[in-house]
Amino acid sequence: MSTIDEVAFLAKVSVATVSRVINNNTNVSPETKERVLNAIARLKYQPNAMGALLRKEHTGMILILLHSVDNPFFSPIVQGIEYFAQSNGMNVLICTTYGDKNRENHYLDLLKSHFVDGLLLITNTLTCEELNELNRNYPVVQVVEYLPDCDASYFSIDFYQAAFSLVERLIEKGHHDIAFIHAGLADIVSTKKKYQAYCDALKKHNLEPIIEDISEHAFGYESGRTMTRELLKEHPSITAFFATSDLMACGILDELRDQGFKVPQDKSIISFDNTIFSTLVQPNLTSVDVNGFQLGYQSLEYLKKRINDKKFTDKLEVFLPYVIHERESS
Amino acid sequence: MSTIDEVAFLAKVSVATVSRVINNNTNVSPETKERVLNAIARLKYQPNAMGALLRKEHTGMILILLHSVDNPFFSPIVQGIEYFAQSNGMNVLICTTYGDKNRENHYLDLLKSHFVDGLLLITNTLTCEELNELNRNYPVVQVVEYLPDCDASYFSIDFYQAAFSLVERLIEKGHHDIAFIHAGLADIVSTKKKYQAYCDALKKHNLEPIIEDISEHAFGYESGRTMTRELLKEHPSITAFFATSDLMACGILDELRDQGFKVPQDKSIISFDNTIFSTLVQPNLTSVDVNGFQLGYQSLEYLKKRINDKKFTDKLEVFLPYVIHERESS
DNA sequence: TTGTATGCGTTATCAC
DNA sequence: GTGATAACGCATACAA
Repeated sequence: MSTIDEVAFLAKVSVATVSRVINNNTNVSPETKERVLNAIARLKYQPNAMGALLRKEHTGMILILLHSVDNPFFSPIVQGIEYFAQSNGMNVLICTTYGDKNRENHYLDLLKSHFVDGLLLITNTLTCEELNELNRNYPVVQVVEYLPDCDASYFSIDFYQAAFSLVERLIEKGHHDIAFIHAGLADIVSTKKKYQAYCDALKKHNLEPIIEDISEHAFGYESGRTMTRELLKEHPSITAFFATSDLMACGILDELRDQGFKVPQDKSIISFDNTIFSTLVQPNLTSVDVNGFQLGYQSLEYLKKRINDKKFTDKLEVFLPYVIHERESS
Repeated sequence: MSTIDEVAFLAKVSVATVSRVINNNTNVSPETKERVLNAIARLKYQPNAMGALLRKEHTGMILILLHSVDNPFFSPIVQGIEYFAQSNGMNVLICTTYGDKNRENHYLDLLKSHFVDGLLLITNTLTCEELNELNRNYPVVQVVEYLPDCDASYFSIDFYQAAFSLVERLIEKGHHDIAFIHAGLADIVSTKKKYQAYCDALKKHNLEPIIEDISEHAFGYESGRTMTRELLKEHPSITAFFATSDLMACGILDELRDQGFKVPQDKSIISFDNTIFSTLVQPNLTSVDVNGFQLGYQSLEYLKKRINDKKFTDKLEVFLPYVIHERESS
């Protein structure tokens, strides 16, 4: 592990000149540059990041906080972020919290200790106060999910509008008994908005909501199955299911199949996320695509502005367009 | 952004004492500790990571290089790594290369510049020489996929044995015409071993391999569909498909369904990875579970040893046990 | 165009 | 138990 001094010594120049060569600074004669480059190669010199970063204002590292990497829904978002990062010489640190506040705090220390320049919050367990405090001192952007009355900016889609039009389409097709199947974490904004839209759409057409309290159920596929089973017991008249995620819709589908129902002949299903799951199962699922790539891309684009300009702290509330993919399940 | 000096000044102690308090060093009287803690709280002081890291030998950061995060196969591996990291005060940097050598090199600079202490290679586009060079200078471990004749250690499973017994089970059930459906990247060791085992098992029973050259096909679901279509055209007698991944098996399944075949009555399918896909489709897929969590966990455990002891450079070639999940598809 | 010298924020080795 | 002070490796303002 050689240092800049050794390179300088070998190239018979000062460390300043070596530094200039490393950082592609002008004002270095071709000959000296050549000598320095040779010395660097000879010594297999690699600049130590910590030394350089200590002198610089930013590290070029961004922190992404999300629940886990095993949800395909996150993957386009992360790709969008990475694409922007890649194009702008930034590095992305993906950290998973699994909903654990300890892990979250641990990673937030990376932000507070200036190991990373900014934070992209895809999922979080922070309270509004905590987030405000964070947002006051560091560049922070919420992606997809957000705390509505918080000071931190966010990039998301209009879940309410998407859900409302989804439910109205079902109603137009003649469905009256529409069940709402949601994830256990019912306090996230996307689920709230979807539920609100679901209720409002039904109300507009004088219909009654059918939901199930699922405080005990797990998130995801199994949850979809269980809730479907419970709901059908009490409400056999249900003809359509509104799932808040693809994976839950898969659970609904399998449960319906097991009970001998055909989709969409007997029951319809609509869902959100438009992940690979929605086209992997038969029948393919009607699902809302949130355009995660753009969401991720623009989030980092905005975060970068905040990083580079401390004065730029306007709260942004951005809703990007979504796309409803109508498929066989409805 | 306050520094250690300001804290020292406010607490009327030296920076050394503040440092001692921060690092839970002994030899600090309760009273001074109290004063320092108060000053830290008052100033909302956060130690700057770069300053500290410049003095320390390690950063506690580990780099994971993988193709992309959207493959559920990687998720237990990453979880295993993170679990060990979490328990050992390490941080994990997940970086995705999308098979792009530029991106890979970019991230490898994090290793070379000592931003991270070690490297976990889940997928890579390195040549054996490049990997050897890397392994000579930095702690590196390959996970799941590996370059067989390279100096770098790896943790994987015995793909050959798993594939062999999988194919033999098919043969025992009376299948003679068994097709091999593989990913486009046929030069990765797992695919090679699977193919070799497939051929050897058939040979042992005097059967002929049926494969398709897929240099042009995409990786994944669509690839499975296309190859199945092509193969069935030429070899309608095929009764079983060996897929090298779950996602491809899904493609096979859908193509067979579209052609009016029933699984497993008309055709059988076996596959690898045992991701969520294998139980999401109907019928559920017979699949090999590689125990990614353990693979990830033990990889980092070993990497940590290498990081802490520069002399410890023995090449390890570890094959962990796998589990074959026999399900409805075969 | 190049070199000197200083500082970035922290830790650790000495003294006391 | 505490305080000076010298590193750590690099970038840069200022001189030359």
